[in-house]
Amino acid sequence: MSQHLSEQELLRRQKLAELQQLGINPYPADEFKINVNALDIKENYERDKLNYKDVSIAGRVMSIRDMGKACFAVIQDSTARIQIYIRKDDICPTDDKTLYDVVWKKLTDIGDIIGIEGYVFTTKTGEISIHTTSFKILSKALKPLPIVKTDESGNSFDEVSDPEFRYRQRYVDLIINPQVRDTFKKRTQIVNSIRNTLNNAGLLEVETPILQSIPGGATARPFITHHNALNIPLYLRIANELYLKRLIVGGFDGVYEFAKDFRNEGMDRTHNPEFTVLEFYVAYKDYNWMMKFSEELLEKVVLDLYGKTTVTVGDKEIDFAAPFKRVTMYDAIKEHTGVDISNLDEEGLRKVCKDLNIHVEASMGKGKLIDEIFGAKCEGNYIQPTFITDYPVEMSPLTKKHRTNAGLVERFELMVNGKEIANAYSELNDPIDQRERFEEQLKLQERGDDEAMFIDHDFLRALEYGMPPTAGIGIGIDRLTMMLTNNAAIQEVLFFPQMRPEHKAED
RNA sequence: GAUUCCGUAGCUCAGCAGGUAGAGCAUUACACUUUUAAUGUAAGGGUCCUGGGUUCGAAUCCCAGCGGGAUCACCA
Repeated sequence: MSQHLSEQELLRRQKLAELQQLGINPYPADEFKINVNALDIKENYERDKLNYKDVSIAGRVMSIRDMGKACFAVIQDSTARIQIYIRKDDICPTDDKTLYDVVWKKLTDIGDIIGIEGYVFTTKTGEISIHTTSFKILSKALKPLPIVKTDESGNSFDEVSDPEFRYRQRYVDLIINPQVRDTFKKRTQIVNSIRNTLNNAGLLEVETPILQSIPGGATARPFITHHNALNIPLYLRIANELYLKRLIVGGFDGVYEFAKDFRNEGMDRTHNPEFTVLEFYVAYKDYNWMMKFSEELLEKVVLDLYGKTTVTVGDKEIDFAAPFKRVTMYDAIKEHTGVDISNLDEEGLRKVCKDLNIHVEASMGKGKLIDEIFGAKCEGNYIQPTFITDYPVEMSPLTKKHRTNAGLVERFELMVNGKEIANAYSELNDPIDQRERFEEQLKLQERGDDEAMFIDHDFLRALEYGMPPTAGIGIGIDRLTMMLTNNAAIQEVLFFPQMRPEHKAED
């Protein structure tokens, strides 16, 4: 089995051997003590110069400009890039010039990770740099790093833009494209901000099963796996709703989980087979409370991220300042189609869909038909954050019936930039009603709807012990992150999006 | 799943009326002790995605496959 190596890869292996011949371990085990990072130097050196006379820093070599007896190089650590200056006589004060002439100039490449000691200074062109007094190879790179160059006005050259390359080799993408790293830092900031708000509100972060024998809490096709010892099929969860509600039954007032969910459906730029949803449930509240809480939560997230409530998404400016607009689903459909569907039966709805040129399936029930109309004609119009409220009962089998409007449930979805990013309701806690709703789902299943929910008898048993009135919500973290970082593809906010396997010829 | 575009050096790309491949950066060598897309001179580097077909001859034309992007369908 031989690996096909390019000229550059062969050369780097030769350099590796030469280092070893010189008695240098290219992958040393000992700790390299760091006392500063690149960002710290860049931000604080000018006003605190005395503090940067003896720095020790490590990073990856990103570029080298060789001036003969001196070199400029740029290294990158986790915080920033910084220029280093290496002069032959400074790192080789004696007659032995091997360290500079051989180890540095011949055997160190772009992509290698080095540790240096030195002092910070400003070059005559005004760039804060580190004057190196000693350097050490900490890890030799055997593959050449794609070089992205940027000129003074910020134009980049040879930027690696091939999505396949970037997603499959995200580690390279992260090294060479700083804006990618920034997106993922923002993702973590978003999650941290939400977590802080929920913790401050007294909610408890919990973990619930990913492997479930009945995949519940949503309508979607699941992944199926098998447990060998129990010899039973298990499903990867499509939602964690039913487990979080069991915990509300158990006496917690508020619980939340950032849950990886899995759905065995198509993939595109807004769908990955595994994705993250925040769900949280609060006892003794209703969906009106949840609207208020969630709009404040999102306003806070945006404020924490950008210090203001507005975000640029594509060519649009979106303002997350609370309160958000509230529109009922029937009003939304009336406004965008001119049709009042509030009193139509299934046949009537089918006719409306036909008139509006909306594709429907025979298996679709009343709720699904209304959802199709909303999706086709209304959804895209809500750019600024808007709560769409009061959904038909047929499409919300886990939601409490509306307190005043028959046929509706107390549910809202939050639409931003024409897309749904949250789904919430007053949770159905009437066990008799819940059982009937599950049975309705069973009928849909018999009509051929392969996404209809299964009956979860243990969940019904839990409700029969009594669940307090509860408000619950699910927020798509990937989609929220896409929006708040102005990315159009979910693959841009997942470190390792699902890809078809690379087939490798075995030789 | 459907339609459509794409796959050439480590990276970004050119090459296509069919004649066994080019540029810039990167790499190698030399010069240069504050440069910054450093510069100058020279050199090396390719199963042109894979497999078939047409042809005297295919990176180029045709077919199939693999991978990716975009649009659509389903969904969060």
